[in-house]
Amino acid sequence: MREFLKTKGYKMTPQRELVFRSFFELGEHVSVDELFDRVRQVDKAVGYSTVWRNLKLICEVGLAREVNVGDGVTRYDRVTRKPHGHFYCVSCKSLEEFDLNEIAGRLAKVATAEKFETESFKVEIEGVCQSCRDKENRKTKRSLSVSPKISRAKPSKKR
Amino acid sequence: MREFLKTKGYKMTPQRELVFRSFFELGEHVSVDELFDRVRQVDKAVGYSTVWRNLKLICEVGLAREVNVGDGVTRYDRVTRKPHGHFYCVSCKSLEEFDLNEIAGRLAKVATAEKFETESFKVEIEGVCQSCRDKENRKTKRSLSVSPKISRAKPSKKR
DNA sequence: TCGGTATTGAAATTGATTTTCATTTAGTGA
DNA sequence: TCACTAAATGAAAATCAATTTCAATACCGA
Repeated sequence: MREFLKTKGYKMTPQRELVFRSFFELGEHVSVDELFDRVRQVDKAVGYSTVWRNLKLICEVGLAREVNVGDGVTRYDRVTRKPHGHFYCVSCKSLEEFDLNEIAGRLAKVATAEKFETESFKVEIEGVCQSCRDKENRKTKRSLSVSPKISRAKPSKKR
Repeated sequence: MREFLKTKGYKMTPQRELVFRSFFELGEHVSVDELFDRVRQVDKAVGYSTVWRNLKLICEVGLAREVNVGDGVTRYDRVTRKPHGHFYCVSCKSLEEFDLNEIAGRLAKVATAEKFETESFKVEIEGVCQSCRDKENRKTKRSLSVSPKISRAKPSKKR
C-alpha cells in the first residue's frame, strides 16, 4: 500500500494508514461518518477532514467509488472485481448487493450503440426488503397508518 | 390537475399551477434552481421555497422522481410510461436517456428472486459522451494535460 | 540531520436543502 | 355571498453534508 501510494506521489502517515485499513475492514457502502466513527475508536485524535480526504484519496486511486442512493449521504463502495448492483430498502435504508454480470453486458452494449464511452455503471433497485415488508404487514393488521404529506425525517447527528 | 390534487387534499394556487406547468414544460432532469429560474421568468414574486415545495409535491403525487448523479444537485425527472436509464457524461455533466425495456425485465427478475419488493429502478451509465470525447482528443493532441490530485470544482451560483 | 513538500486537525465556508413563522389565500359550508 | 379553517406562500433562518482554509506538524529523500 505504502509503495503503491508512493508511486503516485503520496506519503504514508499513521492516520492515512488507519483510514485505509478501517475502510477496508468496514467493507461496503461506508459513509464518511461511519468511517470517521470507526477510525475514532482506534485513535481519538484523527480529524474529520483527514478521514474525508483520505476516503476521497481511496477513490482517487481507484480503490473505491461513490454511491448515491438519494438519502442525502454519499457512500463509498469498495471496488471489487465483480460488478454489482444495489438493493436499496427505502424503509430500513439498508443496501444489499446483487450480481450484475449479465446485466452489465447488456448495458455495455447499449452504451456502445449510443457511442458513449462507459466508465462505470450504477444500478439500483429501490423498494422494500422482505424483513421490512413483514414488519409492515404485522403493523397494518392492527392500525391503519396514515402517511404524512411531505416529510423526510432525518436523524440528527453530532461530529 | 386541479381535481387530481383536490382528491389528495391539496389546494390549487396560481403559484402551484405555474410551478407544475413550468416543470412539465422543462421536461427531464430539472433541478430546483432551473425550475426556479423558469418560474421567475413568468412571475418574479414566486419564492424559492414555493418552487421547492411544489417540486416535492410533484414527486409526492407520483408525477416525478428524484435523480441523483452525484454532482451534488438533486434533479427531478418526470415519470413517464417508459422506464429509462441515464447516460451521465462526467465531462459536460449532461444527462441523456436510454430505453430500459429489456433490462428492466431482468432487474425485476433479480429482485423477485431476492424477495425484494421493487418500487423503482435506477440505472446510470457514467462515462464520456461522444462530443466530449472528440473535444478531448483534439485537445490532447496539442498539450498533454495533467489532472489535479483531488479536486471537484463546482460552479458557484446566486439565488 | 535537514529542507521542501505533503499531511493534518480545527474551524470556517460553501452550497444545497429544508424548516420556521407570520401572513395570505383557496375552498368549504352556512 | 360571507366567514372560517386548513393549506399555501415568501422571506429569512436553520440545517446538514461536503469542502476549503490555514497554521502547525510530519514524512522522506538527499
